[in-house]
Amino acid sequence: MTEEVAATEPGPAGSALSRREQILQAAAELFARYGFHGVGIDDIGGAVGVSGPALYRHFRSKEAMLAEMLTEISDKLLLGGHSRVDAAAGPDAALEELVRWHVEFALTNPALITVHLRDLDSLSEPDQHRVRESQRAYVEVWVRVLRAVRADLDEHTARAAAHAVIGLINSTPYSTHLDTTAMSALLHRMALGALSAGSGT
Amino acid sequence: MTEEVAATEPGPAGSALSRREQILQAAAELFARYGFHGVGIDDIGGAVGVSGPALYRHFRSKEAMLAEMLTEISDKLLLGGHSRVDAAAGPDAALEELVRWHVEFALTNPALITVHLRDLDSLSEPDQHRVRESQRAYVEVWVRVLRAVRADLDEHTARAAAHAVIGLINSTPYSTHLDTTAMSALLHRMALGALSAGSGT
DNA sequence: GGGCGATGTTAACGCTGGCTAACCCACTTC
DNA sequence: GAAGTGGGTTAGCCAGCGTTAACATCGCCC
Repeated sequence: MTEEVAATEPGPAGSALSRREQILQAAAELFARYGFHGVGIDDIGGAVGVSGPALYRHFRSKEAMLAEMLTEISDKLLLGGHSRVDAAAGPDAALEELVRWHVEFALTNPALITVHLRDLDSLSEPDQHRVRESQRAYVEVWVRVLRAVRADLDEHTARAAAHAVIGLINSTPYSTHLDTTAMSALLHRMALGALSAGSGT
Repeated sequence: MTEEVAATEPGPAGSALSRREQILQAAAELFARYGFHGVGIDDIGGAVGVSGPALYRHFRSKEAMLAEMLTEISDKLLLGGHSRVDAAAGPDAALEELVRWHVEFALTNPALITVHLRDLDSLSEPDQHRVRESQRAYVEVWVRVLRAVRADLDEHTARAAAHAVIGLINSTPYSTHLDTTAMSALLHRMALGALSAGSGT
């Protein structure tokens, strides 16, 4: 190993945290490309320059890795969305911020988005439940903002519209024909366009 | 088994075809819910009231089932899109028809859409290639129509926009809060809204 | 300077699961 | 009514893979 732990985090647990993150990142990339069941323990180990069962020094199981990355992503999404909405001036600004936040998130973490869409149900029941709970709450943030902007939207329609827009933005990982800023701007415009059309006749 | 083969198709191969389709349908449902690798041969057999390896009378392998359903769906999508565009009066009508077609398809075959998004890369290289080819051609249909409607769209932006709209419509399977007609109308409006905003400033 | 905890290594175990083998009907057909 | 064929059954093989065990090493700390 030529490259040692450079200077990640102070404290005794610094290098340990770095290792975990490193593993999670590599695993996310692999899961995104081949699916949870399509990736072996040895593959993940190999991706971080360590072979096989060494991972069990850091995670209880392969599924624990998936669980950690999925709970992390959904909590982060929820938290970020919430705080942006709270900080916004009015409903319109809140919606704008929500779109901006989700676009940025999806473009920054395409692998996590993919894994989240794909392998959620490879989780154990309790973990799965927790993730879905965050997810539900996140959609609810969207629903509240949407209904604040357009009072004529009923609950169900707002929820379906939220899902659709999130789906639009999440379709990002598969199309990388544009550079990030152009893509970001395009998705932003399209999302808002879809939403303003969503409640029209 | 109380229910026999009622009256599917005349001819000697009638019941055989019906059996294959029946298996494919059940497999699609299972794959959609649990993922290709999350479903066992016995599960699929069980779903059609037959246990385990009986399926090998109808398919060469488990992967062959996936291959058949995915090539079928992508060919069907491409063919349908193509013919609708050809039959349309002008570019605007063509776009409208394309949206209508995809919405209808996605709402009619949610399981296939899900499997297609999820388990495409569980296919062997050649099969995977064939499916991706149809897929690419289908997107190209969208791109051509989009650029005919809005000449200011460059190739890459049009492709990204097409992916985004398809992603929007495909997000359907996960949100079933609305009845089909309302959902169809909503998706239709949102898709067109997203597209008209896609080329704006 | 001798433990000891954190981190890796290789070998091996055990289960799951796809697939094959061998055998068994029913039903059509000459 | 014997033969063939289509479709099903159960038993079992075999590979892959997640996980554990047993053992090494390195750096810190009293």
